[in-house]
Amino acid sequence: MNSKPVKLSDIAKRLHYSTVTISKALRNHPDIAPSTIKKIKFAAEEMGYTPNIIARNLSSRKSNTIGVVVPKIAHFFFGSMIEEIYNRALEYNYEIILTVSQENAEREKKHIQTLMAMKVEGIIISISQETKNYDIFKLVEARGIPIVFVDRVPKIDNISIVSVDDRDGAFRAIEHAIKLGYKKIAHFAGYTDINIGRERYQGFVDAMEKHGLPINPEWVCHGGFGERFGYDSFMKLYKKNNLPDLIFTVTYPVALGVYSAAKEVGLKITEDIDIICFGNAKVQSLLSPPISCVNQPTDLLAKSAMELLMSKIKNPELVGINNIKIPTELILRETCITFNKN
Amino acid sequence: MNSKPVKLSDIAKRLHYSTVTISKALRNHPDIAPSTIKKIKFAAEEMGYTPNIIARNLSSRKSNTIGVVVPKIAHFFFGSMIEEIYNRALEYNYEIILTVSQENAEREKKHIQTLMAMKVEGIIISISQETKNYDIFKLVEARGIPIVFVDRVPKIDNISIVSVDDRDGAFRAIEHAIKLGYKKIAHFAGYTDINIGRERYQGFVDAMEKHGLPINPEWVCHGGFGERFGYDSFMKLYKKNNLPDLIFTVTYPVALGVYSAAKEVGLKITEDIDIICFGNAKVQSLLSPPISCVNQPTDLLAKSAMELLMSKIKNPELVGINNIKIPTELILRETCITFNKN
DNA sequence: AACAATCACTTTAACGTTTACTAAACTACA
DNA sequence: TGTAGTTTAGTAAACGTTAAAGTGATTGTT
Repeated sequence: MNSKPVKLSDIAKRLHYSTVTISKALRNHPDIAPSTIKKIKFAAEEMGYTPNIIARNLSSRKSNTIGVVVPKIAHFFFGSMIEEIYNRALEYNYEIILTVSQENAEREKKHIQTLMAMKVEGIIISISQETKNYDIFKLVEARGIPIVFVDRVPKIDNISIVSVDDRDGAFRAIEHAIKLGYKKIAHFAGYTDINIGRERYQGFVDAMEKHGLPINPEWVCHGGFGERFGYDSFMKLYKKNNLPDLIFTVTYPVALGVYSAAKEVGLKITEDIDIICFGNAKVQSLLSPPISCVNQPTDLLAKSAMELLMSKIKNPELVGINNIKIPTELILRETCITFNKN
Repeated sequence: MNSKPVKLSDIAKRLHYSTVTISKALRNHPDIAPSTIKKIKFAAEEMGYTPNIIARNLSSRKSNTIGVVVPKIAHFFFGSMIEEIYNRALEYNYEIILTVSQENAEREKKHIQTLMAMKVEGIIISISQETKNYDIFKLVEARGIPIVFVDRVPKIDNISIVSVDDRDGAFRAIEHAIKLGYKKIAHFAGYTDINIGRERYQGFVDAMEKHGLPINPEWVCHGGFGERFGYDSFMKLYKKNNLPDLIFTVTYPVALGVYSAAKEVGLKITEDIDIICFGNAKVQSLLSPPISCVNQPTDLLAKSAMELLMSKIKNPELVGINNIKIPTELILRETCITFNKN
């Protein structure tokens, strides 16, 4: 065991060619005669040659690699988006370096630095919920490394963005509820200094204002995008005995938190308190009750992000479309489908 | 924009030191005087130096990187294991290259080759459900690259394995059911040519035999580890009008498939057909009804795998423990907790 | 005072490729 | 038959870093 890897020069020595000829042959370079290519490839295969990608990258000054930064992995939305990014990368013949910020701005920064140090050719990122300083993104741009922001994006001018039409999606969900008869509507909004929080909140406001409904500040909660936040916010309102008729949550995990909390205090979703959320997940239809939501097509998001990034990599000077909005879809299951309060 | 990255020689030129001095200083090499280190680091910071990891890896002959291969990402079990692996990697100061086989043996092989070409220092892998040829794993071993198999492992001698005690876990679930009074028990077993399928099936058999219950071959279904398989298997039995009282599924997604199918044909889980599964997920307690299961502690699995891999990397000659079994835990929620058939 | 050890740096070479340039041999064409 | 072009290969240099070996000055030891 521990057989040293075969390198180009080993093949060269064996076949009495120069190293460069071997290198070219294995890459089907037109410099080399077809018959020679065949011979060399055969020998390479036989000798178990595997290229040293590190050396190749250093020499060729390109890494064939793109970096991805996400806040979470064990989360349906990101999980499926990442999966789709990987699928696309395979088609483009690119490698992916995935990093996870764990919603931590410092980690995020460190990861981006590492990605730059690894000479990734581009970056796809969904920023953490606590990212406030955008200098690092500007540095990436300054270095000439294409970067595409997906879903969660910072507020910077002239950046490439792929996101869902958050405002419109939220608006449609709330308008749907209002038309059912809902008036006392809460919004668990997460953080509004990040676009998804801000836009979804705006959509909520749009709908309420359009229909002349007042917004109760106590019913607009802030704090995060995870279950914890949903659970806590619900409990806070519950303890104050100040529950609305409907809760619109900024993400799917927040809704799960509400489910847990409601279950814990013995309230029935739909009968006692209704809910609708932004974001979908495969298991949602199996929840009790299945939750209605605004669906964000993760595959489309990932696909568009990859395409946009690739076009930026191929022609760096070309700016073109840099703000892609993917439409959402209102999926009605068994929550927020009828209004049956007092 | 597009400012060229600063390199060691740039700093060297500016400070009138040799490149190597700069390199050593930035790595706190004892060769360099503390005052010099300070000066150099200051300049490096000021000039915005970021090391070229590719060059560093090539030169130092180590990549500080470990490769991970999983069948899926958007799956709670793998998602949380991966997340934990990333967390650990951060502690060990290693980078992770994550690849996804999508349950495809060919992709898996390709990914492993890429990882070797990228000179990862070790590999953590959970093999695909269709992997039958193990040559590539032997090649990895032959190359002297430490590899640790997690959860889904091939049948090869003398490999390092971290897994849950599948057989025992399944046994305990089934014995629990039998003690409740269940006799007509089906097992949706996935593929039994892979360990998790084989072992869980064995645990099922153990329990049935211990309690003198016959195993109905029609109730032992094979075919996969995903929702599709659960759905199809259920439907097959349903159409034959040959449903058991309890179904034990090999994974959590298979159970979800059963939920969907049962819901579709209007059967009530628990009342009409009961279920218990191997594998846990955060949302499971919010299912209707919350499903009882055999929990596999993903964090422990990931942690052990990383530790084992690291120890193999640090001392390659040392063999030591190479088959770690993590105990499971039976979590009883609202399925399979009473027997109420005829 | 002589020699060894230590300190703080420098020089040289290498990691395994690829890119850019060069060269020889053959081909085609007028 | 000479020249331009093509085909096929080789040579030299570079990518940015680190490992290993070397150097001169200072310090320590007996």
